[in-house]
Amino acid sequence: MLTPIKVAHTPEDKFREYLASRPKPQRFTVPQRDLIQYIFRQHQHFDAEELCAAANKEGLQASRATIYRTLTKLVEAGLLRRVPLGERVVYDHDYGYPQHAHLHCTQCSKMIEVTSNELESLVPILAGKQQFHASSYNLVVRGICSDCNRARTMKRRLDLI
Amino acid sequence: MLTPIKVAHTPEDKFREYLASRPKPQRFTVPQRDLIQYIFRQHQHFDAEELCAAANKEGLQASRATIYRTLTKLVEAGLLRRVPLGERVVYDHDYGYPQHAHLHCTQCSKMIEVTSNELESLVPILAGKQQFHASSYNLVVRGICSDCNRARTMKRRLDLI
DNA sequence: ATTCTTGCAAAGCCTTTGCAACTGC
DNA sequence: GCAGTTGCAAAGGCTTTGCAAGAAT
Repeated sequence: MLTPIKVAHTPEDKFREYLASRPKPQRFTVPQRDLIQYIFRQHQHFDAEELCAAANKEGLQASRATIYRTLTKLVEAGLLRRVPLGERVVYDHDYGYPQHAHLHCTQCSKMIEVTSNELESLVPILAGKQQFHASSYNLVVRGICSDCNRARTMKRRLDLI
Repeated sequence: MLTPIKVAHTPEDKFREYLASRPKPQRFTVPQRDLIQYIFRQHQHFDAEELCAAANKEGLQASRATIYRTLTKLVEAGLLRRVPLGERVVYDHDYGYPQHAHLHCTQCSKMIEVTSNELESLVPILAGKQQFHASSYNLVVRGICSDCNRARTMKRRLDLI
């Protein structure tokens, strides 16, 4: 579980700033507010479909089209990060949480988030060797999580009996 | 540019082995041979659509459906790796080349491949801290490549005049 | 008042699939 | 000859978009 980092503004404030700072200022609407509040009340990844489903259940005012349009803006605003994760594209909090890598279990699909200072410092070095200026990174490690590993070991033991 | 590593078999041989090793042995067909030969003659990433286009132009015997089906098998066989890269999914040689990270320029979309021993050893450590057993990783670094950087610097200089 | 946003439904894009014909083993 | 593969075209997901109505500034 990641520890939130201190931020100067609420996500909503940051989004309003972003909207205001556009060449053609954009408007802050009720559906957008509902979505931001809902998204940042949770602390987990989600994909667009899950958000649509949740929006229905929670009675948020936001159609599917608006959800897709708002997600795009939230990414541009630096509040969310798009993470292409195997087959799905998930959205990750990019504001209020440290940058992190993902351990993706190929067995149970669980995702574990990990932070790493080593990785944090290694990325700019890798990039620098090619005169590349890194702005963000996305590391997905595929493998087997501890639970599934344990299950497999158990099964192997049973098989031997 | 990555240096190929020595491999004991041709990609075609490795694929035949894979097919033969299946619980229900699968068949090696002309379209599959054509595709493998074409893919491993190149040394670059590609997506399914590019391969379809190339197949047409080169007169390979393989329909769109067969291309998708064969790509899936090549991934399962360990010959190709699926890399979700921003909007696209590209395929990467996973046989005959070292595992590598991708530097993805957000300006010109160029992709630079880099290998790193540090990364190679860091990934299992990160994973191990969560009792996670890593089998492969995928690091995409987004940023600005040296060419685009130079272009931006030039432009900035001009702006100052 | 103006301009941006919304919701709907239609269209788009990429990928998968059912089925009859075909082919490797 | 049997079982797996192909090609076609249709269907499937997910996402984007055109447009008229509605809302923010």
